[in-house]
Amino acid sequence: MTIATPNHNAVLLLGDARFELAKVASESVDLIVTSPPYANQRANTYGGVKPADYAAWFLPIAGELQRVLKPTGTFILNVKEPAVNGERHTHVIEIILEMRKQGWLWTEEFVWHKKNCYPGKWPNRFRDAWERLLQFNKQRKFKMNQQAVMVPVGDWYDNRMRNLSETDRTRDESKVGSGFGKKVENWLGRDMVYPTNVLHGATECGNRNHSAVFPYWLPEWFIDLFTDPGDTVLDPFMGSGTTAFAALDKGRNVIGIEMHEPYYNELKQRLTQDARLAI
Amino acid sequence: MTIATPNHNAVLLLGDARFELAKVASESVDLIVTSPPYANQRANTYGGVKPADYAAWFLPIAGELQRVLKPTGTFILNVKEPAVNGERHTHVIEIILEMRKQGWLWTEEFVWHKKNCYPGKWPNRFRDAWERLLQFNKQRKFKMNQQAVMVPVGDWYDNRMRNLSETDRTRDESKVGSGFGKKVENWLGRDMVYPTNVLHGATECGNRNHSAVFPYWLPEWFIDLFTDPGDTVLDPFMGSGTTAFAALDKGRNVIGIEMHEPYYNELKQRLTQDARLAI
DNA sequence: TAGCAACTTGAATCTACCG
DNA sequence: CCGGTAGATTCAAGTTGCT
Repeated sequence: MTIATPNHNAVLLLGDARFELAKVASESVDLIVTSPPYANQRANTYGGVKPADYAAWFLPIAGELQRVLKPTGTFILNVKEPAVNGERHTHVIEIILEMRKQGWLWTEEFVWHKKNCYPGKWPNRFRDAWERLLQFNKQRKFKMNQQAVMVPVGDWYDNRMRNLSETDRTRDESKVGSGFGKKVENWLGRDMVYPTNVLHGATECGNRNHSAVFPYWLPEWFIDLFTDPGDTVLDPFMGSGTTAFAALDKGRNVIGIEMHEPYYNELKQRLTQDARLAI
Repeated sequence: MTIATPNHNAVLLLGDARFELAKVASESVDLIVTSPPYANQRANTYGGVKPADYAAWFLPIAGELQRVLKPTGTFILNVKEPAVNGERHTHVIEIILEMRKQGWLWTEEFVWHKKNCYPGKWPNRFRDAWERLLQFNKQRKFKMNQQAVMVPVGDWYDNRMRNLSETDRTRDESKVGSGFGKKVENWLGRDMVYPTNVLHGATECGNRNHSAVFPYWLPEWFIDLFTDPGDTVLDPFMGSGTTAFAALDKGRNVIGIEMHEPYYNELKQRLTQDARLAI
């Protein structure tokens, strides 16, 4: 199903990502952001791929994703391995190694620190408060709009910049160090800095019908960072459609795949009715 | 060299961990906390193992560590892979897979969020603000004193790490004798909760002679969690000795190995003179 | 003794250049 | 073309010293 507007359009595909991806043109996608059904999770709705089978299930999909991604595009994979028999399962790190054999570059691993992680107590482990956000690329050079996600500078700025000391201007000459002082004067008037590879944010626990815990700000952040308006964003496991709505809000085109028919129908309904599409 | 006191003792070994570990009795260690020289780092003092050679260098040591650890003991490995040719290097995740073949259980992966990470700007990457704290065990059942690291409800947890800086600790010790215990007492009326597997804290950057990147609160936290007083803590890569001092402060015995002779000599000096040993 | 202000340094990583 | 090194870039702590 396609929903078109003057500024952007959404393509929704009902079915298994493994097969539906064949309908997507090669090198047509600028960004893939997805949170696949975790191993052993969501067994009710997705049939719960077992941890031992996870890599074999995911790798053919990763191959298709590589085909549809533009050379300058980026693939963000949100995943976390469960604890099985007292151990963290190794299927995620095995996927990294196998995807590199497919030709992917493992560019970076962001950490999502979940500030309101799931409660619970176990004798041999604490609550799991982080997930991986694996970044893969096809080339070393890819599109990245760093200034789009800058954040306010920390408190150190106020103290440091109030009075520029003499050593701030001469640090580079007097010391062998990093030379930060040489450029401190350039900081006058700056109030934004670049973020790090650790993202802090809560999960959205208020979602009514969906078990998807992908918070809106997460795909939004990567869409700002890795795409321009008019680019195309793909989510092969849409779930509640968080990535799709974030992309449309940002004026990007969307391709979304969902195999669970009730989810698909509700997404179609919401997208059609959504005021943002202004059909 | 051995320094003995009524309550605890420290054994310092000068040499390469690969060979010095042979002098340590089998199943004699309750906790291993260490931060080995990272690939391509500290080339001046440690010879700078290349990323591609890192696994081959580390795995024999991991085998020895498995021998000396008690069945109920824990091994905490602090490590982070560098970016090489635009990619995160895979040697760390390969080590996880290889250590499992040695018989280790990969129980958990903690994240250390470094709040004051190294500055810098690059076209394809943000600043690296986290490191891995890999937990390995020999058995599914191991010693874990969860209540020893409980924290009050609320955001005091973040401040706790800040309060454990060197000056704050010595200030408290001079007044009370056990500054940390005193602090905890102040919060006894409040509700306490267990922490998560994400640790927040800065690196210690003000140190004069040593680039002690291992902040004191980090080994201290794991010593509280995984050992009792009188237990033995091993650090095969002592460096500035942070783990050793934290263990002695906590009334644990220490076995430490250091191959860089100037570091070893200074450590011996500091341990002998340290007031905490009361020789 | 609390608070402010100056000062210092860090497991980084990219590109360019040289042999 | 491969390997090594130098130069450029950039935050957010902790630490010290003074009022």
